[in-house]
Amino acid sequence: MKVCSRDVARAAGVSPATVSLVMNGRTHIALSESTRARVRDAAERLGYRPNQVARNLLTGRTRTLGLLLPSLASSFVARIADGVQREAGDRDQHVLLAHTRRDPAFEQRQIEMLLQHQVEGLVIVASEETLPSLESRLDVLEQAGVPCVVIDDHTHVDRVDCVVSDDRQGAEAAVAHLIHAGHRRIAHWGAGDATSSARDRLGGYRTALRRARIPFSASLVLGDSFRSAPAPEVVRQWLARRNPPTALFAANDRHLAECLPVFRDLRIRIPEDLALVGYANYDFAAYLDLTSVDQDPTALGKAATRRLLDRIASPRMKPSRMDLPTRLVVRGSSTVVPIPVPAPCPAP
Amino acid sequence: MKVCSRDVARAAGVSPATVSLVMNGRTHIALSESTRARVRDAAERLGYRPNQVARNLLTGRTRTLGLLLPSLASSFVARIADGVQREAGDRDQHVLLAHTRRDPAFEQRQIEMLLQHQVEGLVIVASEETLPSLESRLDVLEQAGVPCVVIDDHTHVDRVDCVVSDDRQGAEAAVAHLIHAGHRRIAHWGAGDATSSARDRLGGYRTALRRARIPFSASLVLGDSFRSAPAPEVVRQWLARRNPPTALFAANDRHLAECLPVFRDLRIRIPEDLALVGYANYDFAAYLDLTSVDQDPTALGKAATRRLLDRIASPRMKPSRMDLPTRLVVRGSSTVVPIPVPAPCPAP
DNA sequence: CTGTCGTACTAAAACGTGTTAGCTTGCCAT
DNA sequence: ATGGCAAGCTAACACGTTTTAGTACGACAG
Repeated sequence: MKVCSRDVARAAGVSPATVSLVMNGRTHIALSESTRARVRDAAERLGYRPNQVARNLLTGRTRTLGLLLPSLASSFVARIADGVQREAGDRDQHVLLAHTRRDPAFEQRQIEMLLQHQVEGLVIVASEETLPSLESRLDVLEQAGVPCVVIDDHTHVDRVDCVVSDDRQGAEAAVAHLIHAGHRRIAHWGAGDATSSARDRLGGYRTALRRARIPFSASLVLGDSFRSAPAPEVVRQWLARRNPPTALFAANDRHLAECLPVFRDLRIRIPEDLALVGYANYDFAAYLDLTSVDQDPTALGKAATRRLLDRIASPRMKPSRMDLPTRLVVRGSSTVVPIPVPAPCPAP
Repeated sequence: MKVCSRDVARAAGVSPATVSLVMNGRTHIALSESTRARVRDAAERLGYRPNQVARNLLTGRTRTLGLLLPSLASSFVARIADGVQREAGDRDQHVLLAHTRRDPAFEQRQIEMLLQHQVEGLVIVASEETLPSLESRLDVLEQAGVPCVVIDDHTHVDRVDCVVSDDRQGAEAAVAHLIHAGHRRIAHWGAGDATSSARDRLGGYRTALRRARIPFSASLVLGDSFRSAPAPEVVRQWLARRNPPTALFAANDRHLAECLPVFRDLRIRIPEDLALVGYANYDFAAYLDLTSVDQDPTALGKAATRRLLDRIASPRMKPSRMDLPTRLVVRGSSTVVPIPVPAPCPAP
C-alpha cells in the first residue's frame, strides 16, 4: 500500500541511499544524470511521498512550531493565529495547534503533548486564566530547551520574548483625542489589572491626562467589575450618579457595543452627551460607527513567529519585548462629523 | 541533553523494553511492582518525555488530523476550527494546521505537506476559490488512503463525507418568517451559485415562496454581482427602481451591515419600509439588531471531526451528508417590537 | 604491472521507540 | 533428579529515512 524509498530504489534499480540523494537534490555527491532521471521517474510513477516522520526522527529536526492559544472562538485570537500560520508558511514551518481552553490543567497537558511531538518552538497567546501559571510553564520549556514567545502580555519579559501591541501609546492616543475634542471628565472602563495590556491601557490613560494637566480621579475608573454583572447593568448604575463623565474610553469595543441600547434608553446622545472610544477595532466597530484603537493582531502573530524563528536560530540572545504600533480610527462615536453619514462603508 | 528511554533504563537498572512497558501501562506482561516504581521514579527524576516522532514511526499511527482551511481571518472559519480542535482534544487527537490562502496551488502544496506528515485524516473547510480543484484533491487523498470530511459544501457527497448546515431549511425559515409578517415582495440577495450553500439558500427561498403560493420572480433575486462593485453601491441602484421589495433576505449579515448607512441615507426605515433578515448570525448582528439565521460553526467542526474519526475507524462506510440544523434569531430588523429601540446605529 | 585519481554508487549505522519470542530463575510435583 | 510451569525480564527487530565511509571500476601515468 504505502510506498517507501526502498520501493522506489527497487523500481529504479538503485539503492535507497541514491533515492534519498536524488529526492533531496543533493549534489555534493556525484550522480549521473541518467540515474537521477530514473529515480525521479520511478518516484513519480509509484506516487512516492517521503515520510516526514522518519525524516524528523533521523535528523532530529521537525520544522514544526506549537501554537498554544486560549480558544479560536475569539476573533482577536483567531487573527493572531492567522498571522502565525502565514508567517510560518512563508518560512516553511509547520504549525501544530493546541488549546488551553482557559484551563491551566488542560494547558499543561497540551504543552506536554507539544513537547513530545518535538516542536522546535512555541508561540503562546496569553490569556488571563492561564497567566498565573505561565511562569511554571516557562520553567518546563526552559528545561526542555524549547524556546517560546508570548503574545499579548509582557509580564515576563525578563525571561522570555514578548510581542504585544503598544497599548500604552494606543490608550494615550485615544484619550488625547478626547481631550482635544474638549473633554475634561473622561472615564476609563478598564479590564482589571491581571494582564499587562490592561495595566498599560490604564497607564496610557493617566499619561494623557497628565500631559493635559487634568487631575486623575479614581472615581472615573471602572475596573473589571463587569465580570460579576452584565455590562449594561454596570454602566447603567455608573452613569446614574451625579456629575457623570462626558466621555468614555473603554478597554474593549464589546463593552460599548453591549451598552449602546442602555445609552439610547437613558436618552444619552452619542457623541453629544457622551463621547465613546473603544479598543481593538473589531469589525462591528465600523458598523456601529465606534471610534476605536486598532491593534492589527495578524501583525502580532507574524512578528512573534519571526522572533521565535530568530531565537531558534540563535538561542543566546537576550529576551526582548516588541511593541507593535496601534492606530486610532476616528469615527462618529467621538466626534460630530460634517457629513451625516459617517464612513463605515467604502466612500463613493 | 535530551533524555531517552535508554537513559531511563540505565538509571533504573532495567532494559529499554521494560521502560516502554511501564510508561505505556502495559499489564499483559508481568512486571513486579517494585520495578514499575523504580522506572517511574527514574523517568520522573530525569524528566523523561517519550518521543512521539519515534513512536509514530514505529507504530505507523500518528493520531494526528490535518485541518485545511482558507484562512483564520474569517470568524466563521475560525469558529469551525475551534470546534475541530475541541472535538479532537476530547478524542485525544492532534491537529496540524494548514492554510490554502484561497489559492489552489498553495493548497496543493499544503495537502502534500499534510500527507508527508502522515496525518490520518483531513478536515477540509471549503471555500469558493478552491472548490473547483476539490475533485482532484480528493483523487490524491483517495490514492493516499487518507480519508477526509468536507465542511460547508456538499457538492461531492457521492465521494466524500460532507458536513454542512441545513441552509435550505434556514433560508426557508427566514423567508417564511417574513411572509408570516405580511410581506409578499421579498428580495433575495444571494451569494452566486458556486457553492452548494449559496444554491441551497436560494432553494429555501423558493420553497418558502411556493408554500405560500407567491410566484417566484427572478427580478427579485440579486446574485453575487456585489463582487464587482461595493455592496452599498449595488443595493443603492437596486432599490432605486420602481416597485421595490418590502423585505430583503440576504445570504450574509455583512452585506446588510454595510448597507445600513445607505438605507438611512435613502430614508428607508427598518423594518417599516424594508424588513431585513441576514445569515450567519455574526456577533455584530446582535449589536445591529439584525434578524439572522444562526449556523453554529463550532458544531460543524465538532460533527465533522467525529465523522472523520468514525471513518478512520471503519473506512468502508458509504459517504454521507450531515445537515446541522439552523436557528432563526428574530430581532428588530424584521419585526416592529414593542420597545421602540429598533435603530441600528447610535442615530442622532 | 602498479599506483593514483576521479566518478558513480552503496552498505551500514543511526534516530528512539513498541512488540514479541525467548531466556532465566525459582518453585513445585512427579 | 527431572520435568513443567509461571513470573519477571530482555534481546533483537522493525519503522523509513539520511549520512558517511567506503567500494568498484575505468582511465591514465609512470
